[in-house]
Amino acid sequence: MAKANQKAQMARQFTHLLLELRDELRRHLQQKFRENNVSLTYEMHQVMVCLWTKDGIRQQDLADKTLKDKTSLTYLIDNLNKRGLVTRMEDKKDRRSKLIFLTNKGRELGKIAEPWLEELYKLASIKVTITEMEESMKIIQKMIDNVKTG
Amino acid sequence: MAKANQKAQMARQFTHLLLELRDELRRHLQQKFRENNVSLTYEMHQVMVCLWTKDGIRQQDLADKTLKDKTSLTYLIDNLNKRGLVTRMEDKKDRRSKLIFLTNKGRELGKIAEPWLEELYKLASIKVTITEMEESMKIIQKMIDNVKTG
DNA sequence: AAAAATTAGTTGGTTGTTTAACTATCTGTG
DNA sequence: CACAGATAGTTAAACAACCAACTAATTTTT
Repeated sequence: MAKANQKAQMARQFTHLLLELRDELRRHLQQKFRENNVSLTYEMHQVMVCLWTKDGIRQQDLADKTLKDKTSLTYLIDNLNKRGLVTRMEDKKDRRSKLIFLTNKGRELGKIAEPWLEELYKLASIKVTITEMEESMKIIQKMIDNVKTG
Repeated sequence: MAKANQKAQMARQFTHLLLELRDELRRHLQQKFRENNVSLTYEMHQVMVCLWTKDGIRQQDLADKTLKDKTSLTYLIDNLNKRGLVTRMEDKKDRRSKLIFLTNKGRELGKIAEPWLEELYKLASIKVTITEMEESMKIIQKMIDNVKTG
Protein backbone atom coordinates (compact mmCIF):
# COMPACT_ATOMS: atom_id res chain seq x y z
CA MET A 1 0.00 0.00 0.00
CA ALA A 2 2.74 2.45 -0.93
CA LYS A 3 0.19 4.60 -2.66
CA ALA A 4 -2.04 4.92 0.40
CA ASN A 5 0.96 6.06 2.43
CA GLN A 6 1.86 8.61 -0.19
CA LYS A 7 -1.70 9.88 -0.12
CA ALA A 8 -1.71 10.06 3.67
CA GLN A 9 1.53 12.01 3.50
CA MET A 10 -0.04 14.44 1.07
CA ALA A 11 -3.11 14.78 3.27
CA ARG A 12 -0.80 15.86 6.06
CA GLN A 13 0.77 18.54 3.90
CA PHE A 14 -2.69 19.52 2.82
CA THR A 15 -3.88 20.18 6.36
CA HIS A 16 -0.68 22.06 7.11
CA LEU A 17 -1.49 24.35 4.22
CA LEU A 18 -5.02 24.85 5.53
CA LEU A 19 -3.60 26.11 8.79
CA GLU A 20 -1.31 28.46 6.92
CA LEU A 21 -4.20 30.03 5.01
CA ARG A 22 -6.29 30.37 8.14
CA ASP A 23 -3.40 32.03 9.97
CA GLU A 24 -2.78 34.40 7.11
CA LEU A 25 -6.42 35.49 6.98
CA ARG A 26 -6.45 35.88 10.70
CA ARG A 27 -3.29 37.92 10.78
CA HIS A 28 -4.48 40.21 8.00
CA LEU A 29 -7.80 40.87 9.66
CA GLN A 30 -6.40 41.42 13.14
CA GLN A 31 -4.01 43.97 11.72
CA LYS A 32 -6.84 45.77 9.97
CA PHE A 33 -8.75 45.96 13.23
CA ARG A 34 -5.72 47.23 15.11
CA GLU A 35 -4.88 49.86 12.50
CA ASN A 36 -8.40 51.21 12.82
CA ASN A 37 -8.51 51.03 16.59
CA VAL A 38 -11.26 48.46 16.56
CA SER A 39 -10.99 46.33 19.68
CA LEU A 40 -12.13 43.08 18.16
CA THR A 41 -10.39 39.73 18.08
CA TYR A 42 -10.70 37.31 15.20
CA GLU A 43 -13.00 35.11 17.29
CA MET A 44 -15.26 37.99 18.26
CA HIS A 45 -15.48 39.04 14.63
CA GLN A 46 -16.63 35.53 13.67
CA VAL A 47 -19.55 35.92 16.05
CA MET A 48 -20.27 39.46 14.85
CA VAL A 49 -20.39 38.30 11.23
CA CYS A 50 -23.23 35.95 12.15
CA LEU A 51 -25.06 38.70 13.98
CA TRP A 52 -24.61 41.23 11.18
CA THR A 53 -26.43 38.78 8.95
CA LYS A 54 -29.21 38.16 11.47
CA ASP A 55 -29.36 38.96 15.15
CA GLY A 56 -31.76 37.92 17.89
CA ILE A 57 -30.54 34.33 17.66
CA ARG A 58 -29.59 31.88 20.38
CA GLN A 59 -26.09 31.34 21.71
CA GLN A 60 -26.23 27.72 20.60
CA ASP A 61 -27.02 28.82 17.05
CA LEU A 62 -24.00 31.08 17.13
CA ALA A 63 -21.91 28.20 18.42
CA ASP A 64 -23.05 25.97 15.55
CA LYS A 65 -22.44 28.62 12.91
CA THR A 66 -18.98 29.49 14.14
CA LEU A 67 -18.00 25.87 14.81
CA LYS A 68 -17.31 26.73 18.40
CA ASP A 69 -18.20 25.17 21.71
CA LYS A 70 -21.18 26.66 23.56
CA THR A 71 -18.77 27.31 26.43
CA SER A 72 -16.68 29.52 24.18
CA LEU A 73 -19.81 31.43 23.22
CA THR A 74 -20.69 32.21 26.81
CA TYR A 75 -17.24 33.70 27.13
CA LEU A 76 -17.17 35.52 23.78
CA ILE A 77 -20.56 37.08 24.33
CA ASP A 78 -19.45 38.29 27.74
CA ASN A 79 -16.54 40.02 26.04
CA LEU A 80 -18.68 41.46 23.23
CA ASN A 81 -21.11 42.64 25.86
CA LYS A 82 -18.30 44.36 27.80
CA ARG A 83 -17.42 46.20 24.60
CA GLY A 84 -21.02 47.32 24.27
CA LEU A 85 -21.61 45.51 20.97
CA VAL A 86 -24.31 42.99 21.93
CA THR A 87 -26.98 42.35 24.55
CA ARG A 88 -28.45 39.15 25.97
CA MET A 89 -32.23 38.77 26.23
CA GLU A 90 -34.14 35.84 27.66
CA ASP A 91 -36.23 34.03 25.07
CA LYS A 92 -39.88 34.28 26.11
CA LYS A 93 -40.74 31.21 24.04
CA ASP A 94 -38.09 28.98 25.60
CA ARG A 95 -36.74 30.26 28.85
CA ARG A 96 -33.63 28.09 28.61
CA SER A 97 -32.40 30.11 25.65
CA LYS A 98 -30.93 33.58 25.50
CA LEU A 99 -31.23 35.63 22.36
CA ILE A 100 -28.31 37.79 21.30
CA PHE A 101 -29.04 41.20 19.81
CA LEU A 102 -26.74 43.80 18.31
CA THR A 103 -26.58 47.18 19.99
CA ASN A 104 -26.51 50.27 17.81
CA LYS A 105 -22.77 50.36 18.31
CA GLY A 106 -22.55 46.75 17.19
CA ARG A 107 -24.61 47.47 14.10
CA GLU A 108 -22.54 50.54 13.23
CA LEU A 109 -19.37 48.50 13.54
CA GLY A 110 -20.77 46.14 10.93
CA LYS A 111 -21.07 48.96 8.41
CA ILE A 112 -17.39 49.71 8.90
CA ALA A 113 -16.04 46.18 9.14
CA GLU A 114 -18.05 44.33 6.50
CA PRO A 115 -16.29 46.16 3.64
CA TRP A 116 -12.96 45.12 5.13
CA LEU A 117 -14.07 41.50 5.03
CA GLU A 118 -15.32 41.83 1.46
CA GLU A 119 -11.98 43.35 0.56
CA LEU A 120 -10.00 40.62 2.28
CA TYR A 121 -11.85 37.79 0.57
CA LYS A 122 -11.65 39.52 -2.78
CA LEU A 123 -7.93 39.80 -2.25
CA ALA A 124 -7.68 36.15 -1.26
CA SER A 125 -9.48 35.00 -4.40
CA ILE A 126 -7.45 36.92 -6.95
CA LYS A 127 -6.49 34.67 -9.86
CA VAL A 128 -8.63 31.88 -8.43
CA THR A 129 -11.79 30.96 -10.32
CA ILE A 130 -15.15 30.06 -8.91
CA THR A 131 -14.92 26.67 -10.56
CA GLU A 132 -11.58 26.00 -8.93
CA MET A 133 -12.96 26.87 -5.53
CA GLU A 134 -16.00 24.68 -6.11
CA GLU A 135 -13.83 21.74 -7.08
CA SER A 136 -11.65 22.19 -4.02
CA MET A 137 -14.67 22.48 -1.79
CA LYS A 138 -15.98 19.18 -3.07
CA ILE A 139 -12.71 17.50 -2.16
CA ILE A 140 -12.53 19.09 1.26
CA GLN A 141 -16.13 18.11 1.92
CA LYS A 142 -15.27 14.55 0.96
CA MET A 143 -12.39 14.56 3.44
CA ILE A 144 -14.62 15.97 6.18
CA ASP A 145 -17.18 13.24 5.55
CA ASN A 146 -14.47 10.59 5.55
CA VAL A 147 -13.27 11.60 8.99
CA LYS A 148 -16.77 12.14 10.37
CA THR A 149 -18.06 8.74 9.34
CA GLY A 150 -14.73 6.95 9.90
CA MET B 1 -18.10 43.94 -10.07
CA ALA B 2 -20.85 41.45 -9.25
CA LYS B 3 -18.54 38.59 -10.10
CA ALA B 4 -15.83 39.68 -7.67
CA ASN B 5 -18.42 39.80 -4.91
CA GLN B 6 -19.63 36.35 -5.78
CA LYS B 7 -16.08 35.10 -5.67
CA ALA B 8 -15.45 36.78 -2.32
CA GLN B 9 -18.58 35.12 -1.01
CA MET B 10 -17.36 31.77 -2.19
CA ALA B 11 -13.95 32.40 -0.65
CA ARG B 12 -15.72 32.88 2.67
CA GLN B 13 -17.51 29.57 2.35
CA PHE B 14 -14.25 28.02 1.28
CA THR B 15 -12.38 29.11 4.39
CA HIS B 16 -15.27 28.04 6.55
CA LEU B 17 -14.99 24.57 5.09
CA LEU B 18 -11.26 24.53 5.75
CA LEU B 19 -11.93 25.21 9.40
CA GLU B 20 -14.46 22.44 9.47
CA LEU B 21 -11.92 19.95 8.16
CA ARG B 22 -9.30 21.10 10.61
CA ASP B 23 -11.76 20.78 13.51
CA GLU B 24 -12.80 17.32 12.40
CA LEU B 25 -9.19 16.11 12.24
CA ARG B 26 -8.53 17.66 15.60
CA ARG B 27 -11.56 16.10 17.20
CA HIS B 28 -10.81 12.66 15.79
CA LEU B 29 -7.22 12.73 17.02
CA GLN B 30 -8.03 14.06 20.47
CA GLN B 31 -10.55 11.29 20.90
CA LYS B 32 -7.99 8.68 19.85
CA PHE B 33 -5.57 10.01 22.45
CA ARG B 34 -8.22 10.03 25.15
CA GLU B 35 -9.43 6.51 24.34
CA ASN B 36 -5.88 5.25 24.74
CA ASN B 37 -5.17 7.24 27.89
CA VAL B 38 -2.51 9.31 26.16
CA SER B 39 -2.34 12.69 27.84
CA LEU B 40 -1.54 14.71 24.75
CA THR B 41 -3.37 17.65 23.26
CA TYR B 42 -3.57 18.35 19.55
CA GLU B 43 -1.05 21.16 19.96
CA MET B 44 1.42 19.00 21.87
CA HIS B 45 1.12 16.31 19.22
CA GLN B 46 2.00 18.85 16.52
CA VAL B 47 5.28 19.50 18.33
CA MET B 48 5.91 15.80 18.93
CA VAL B 49 5.43 15.03 15.22
CA CYS B 50 8.32 17.37 14.45
CA LEU B 51 10.48 15.78 17.11
CA TRP B 52 9.68 12.23 16.03
CA THR B 53 11.09 13.18 12.63
CA LYS B 54 14.18 14.78 14.10
CA ASP B 55 14.93 15.89 17.65
CA GLY B 56 17.69 18.01 19.12
CA ILE B 57 16.35 21.09 17.34
CA ARG B 58 15.76 24.59 18.64
CA GLN B 59 12.49 25.88 20.03
CA GLN B 60 12.37 28.50 17.28
CA ASP B 61 12.66 25.78 14.63
CA LEU B 62 9.72 24.00 16.24
CA ALA B 63 7.79 27.26 16.24
CA ASP B 64 8.44 27.75 12.52
CA LYS B 65 7.49 24.19 11.63
CA THR B 66 4.27 24.20 13.60
CA LEU B 67 3.30 27.75 12.53
CA LYS B 68 3.22 28.77 16.17
CA ASP B 69 4.63 31.66 18.10
CA LYS B 70 7.83 31.10 20.04
CA THR B 71 5.88 32.04 23.17
CA SER B 72 3.51 29.14 22.59
CA LEU B 73 6.50 26.86 22.24
CA THR B 74 7.93 27.91 25.60
CA TYR B 75 4.60 26.97 27.08
CA LEU B 76 4.10 23.76 25.13
CA ILE B 77 7.56 22.49 25.87
CA ASP B 78 7.03 23.17 29.56
CA ASN B 79 3.96 20.97 29.38
CA LEU B 80 5.66 18.24 27.35
CA ASN B 81 8.50 18.36 29.83
CA LYS B 82 6.08 17.97 32.75
CA ARG B 83 4.76 14.85 31.05
CA GLY B 84 8.30 13.53 30.78
CA LEU B 85 8.32 13.45 26.97
CA VAL B 86 11.07 15.96 26.16
CA THR B 87 14.09 17.65 27.71
CA ARG B 88 15.68 21.06 27.16
CA MET B 89 19.44 21.32 26.65
CA GLU B 90 21.47 24.46 26.20
CA ASP B 91 23.09 24.68 22.78
CA LYS B 92 26.86 24.81 23.31
CA LYS B 93 27.31 26.47 19.92
CA ASP B 94 24.84 29.28 20.57
CA ARG B 95 23.97 29.79 24.19
CA ARG B 96 20.80 31.71 23.35
CA SER B 97 19.25 28.57 21.93
CA LYS B 98 17.89 25.55 23.68
CA LEU B 99 17.78 22.21 21.96
CA ILE B 100 14.80 19.97 22.51
CA PHE B 101 15.37 16.24 22.78
CA LEU B 102 12.93 13.36 23.11
CA THR B 103 13.12 11.25 26.24
CA ASN B 104 12.79 7.50 25.90
CA LYS B 105 9.18 7.86 26.91
CA GLY B 106 8.70 10.48 24.20
CA ARG B 107 10.27 8.23 21.59
CA GLU B 108 8.18 5.25 22.67
CA LEU B 109 5.04 7.33 22.40
CA GLY B 110 5.94 8.05 18.81
CA LYS B 111 5.92 4.35 17.98
CA ILE B 112 2.38 4.14 19.32
CA ALA B 113 0.99 7.39 17.98
CA GLU B 114 2.51 7.61 14.50
CA PRO B 115 0.37 4.70 13.23
CA TRP B 116 -2.71 6.52 14.49
CA LEU B 117 -1.74 9.56 12.47
CA GLU B 118 -1.07 7.47 9.38
CA GLU B 119 -4.45 5.85 9.87
CA LEU B 120 -6.23 9.18 10.30
CA TYR B 121 -4.78 10.72 7.17
CA LYS B 122 -5.41 7.57 5.18
CA LEU B 123 -9.00 7.75 6.35
CA ALA B 124 -9.25 11.41 5.40
CA SER B 125 -7.99 10.78 1.89
CA ILE B 126 -10.29 7.91 0.97
CA LYS B 127 -11.78 8.44 -2.48
CA VAL B 128 -9.61 11.50 -2.98
CA THR B 129 -6.82 11.28 -5.53
CA ILE B 130 -3.33 12.68 -5.22
CA THR B 131 -3.99 14.84 -8.25
CA GLU B 132 -7.07 16.30 -6.65
CA MET B 133 -5.18 17.15 -3.49
CA GLU B 134 -2.39 18.70 -5.53
CA GLU B 135 -4.85 20.87 -7.41
CA SER B 136 -6.48 22.01 -4.18
CA MET B 137 -3.14 22.75 -2.64
CA LYS B 138 -2.19 24.93 -5.59
CA ILE B 139 -5.32 26.98 -5.09
CA ILE B 140 -4.84 27.31 -1.36
CA GLN B 141 -1.23 28.30 -1.90
CA LYS B 142 -2.35 30.95 -4.37
CA MET B 143 -4.76 32.33 -1.79
CA ILE B 144 -2.07 32.37 0.88
CA ASP B 145 0.23 34.29 -1.45
CA ASN B 146 -2.54 36.72 -2.35
CA VAL B 147 -3.14 37.61 1.27
CA LYS B 148 0.55 37.68 2.16
CA THR B 149 1.51 40.07 -0.62
CA GLY B 150 -1.76 42.02 -0.50
C1' DA C 1 -49.29 13.25 35.25
C1' DA C 2 -44.71 11.59 36.88
C1' DA C 3 -40.24 10.10 35.65
C1' DA C 4 -36.58 10.11 32.37
C1' DA C 5 -34.06 12.07 28.81
C1' DT C 6 -32.70 16.16 26.31
C1' DT C 7 -31.38 20.90 25.64
C1' DA C 8 -29.45 25.83 26.73
C1' DG C 9 -26.51 28.06 29.21
C1' DT C 10 -22.98 28.74 33.13
C1' DT C 11 -18.91 27.70 36.02
C1' DG C 12 -14.27 25.89 37.14
C1' DG C 13 -10.09 24.03 35.75
C1' DT C 14 -6.49 23.10 32.46
C1' DT C 15 -4.50 24.13 28.18
C1' DG C 16 -3.23 27.12 24.26
C1' DT C 17 -2.45 31.84 21.73
C1' DT C 18 -0.97 36.49 21.27
C1' DT C 19 1.15 40.96 22.40
C1' DA C 20 4.51 43.53 24.76
C1' DA C 21 8.29 44.00 27.59
C1' DC C 22 12.35 41.90 29.19
C1' DT C 23 17.17 39.25 29.56
C1' DA C 24 20.92 37.19 27.46
C1' DT C 25 23.62 36.22 23.64
C1' DC C 26 25.37 36.71 19.10
C1' DT C 27 26.56 39.31 14.61
C1' DG C 28 28.00 42.81 11.69
C1' DT C 29 29.73 47.25 10.68
C1' DG C 30 32.50 51.19 11.64
C1' DC D 1 37.36 46.61 19.70
C1' DA D 2 32.82 48.90 20.41
C1' DC D 3 28.34 49.25 19.93
C1' DA D 4 23.98 48.98 17.40
C1' DG D 5 20.92 45.70 15.83
C1' DA D 6 19.24 41.16 15.48
C1' DT D 7 17.98 36.71 17.56
C1' DA D 8 16.44 33.00 21.23
C1' DG D 9 13.96 32.38 24.88
C1' DT D 10 11.07 33.84 29.11
C1' DT D 11 7.40 36.23 31.64
C1' DA D 12 2.94 38.51 32.44
C1' DA D 13 -1.59 39.52 31.13
C1' DA D 14 -5.65 39.22 28.22
C1' DC D 15 -8.13 36.34 25.32
C1' DA D 16 -9.80 31.78 23.73
C1' DA D 17 -10.82 26.50 23.58
C1' DC D 18 -12.33 22.37 25.66
C1' DC D 19 -14.00 19.13 29.17
C1' DA D 20 -16.71 17.88 33.05
C1' DA D 21 -20.05 18.93 36.15
C1' DC D 22 -23.78 21.69 37.16
C1' DT D 23 -28.69 24.34 37.02
C1' DA D 24 -32.85 25.26 34.91
C1' DA D 25 -36.24 24.55 31.52
C1' DT D 26 -38.39 21.67 28.04
C1' DT D 27 -39.68 17.40 25.71
C1' DT D 28 -40.35 12.51 25.55
C1' DT D 29 -41.60 8.20 27.57
C1' DT D 30 -44.13 5.44 30.30
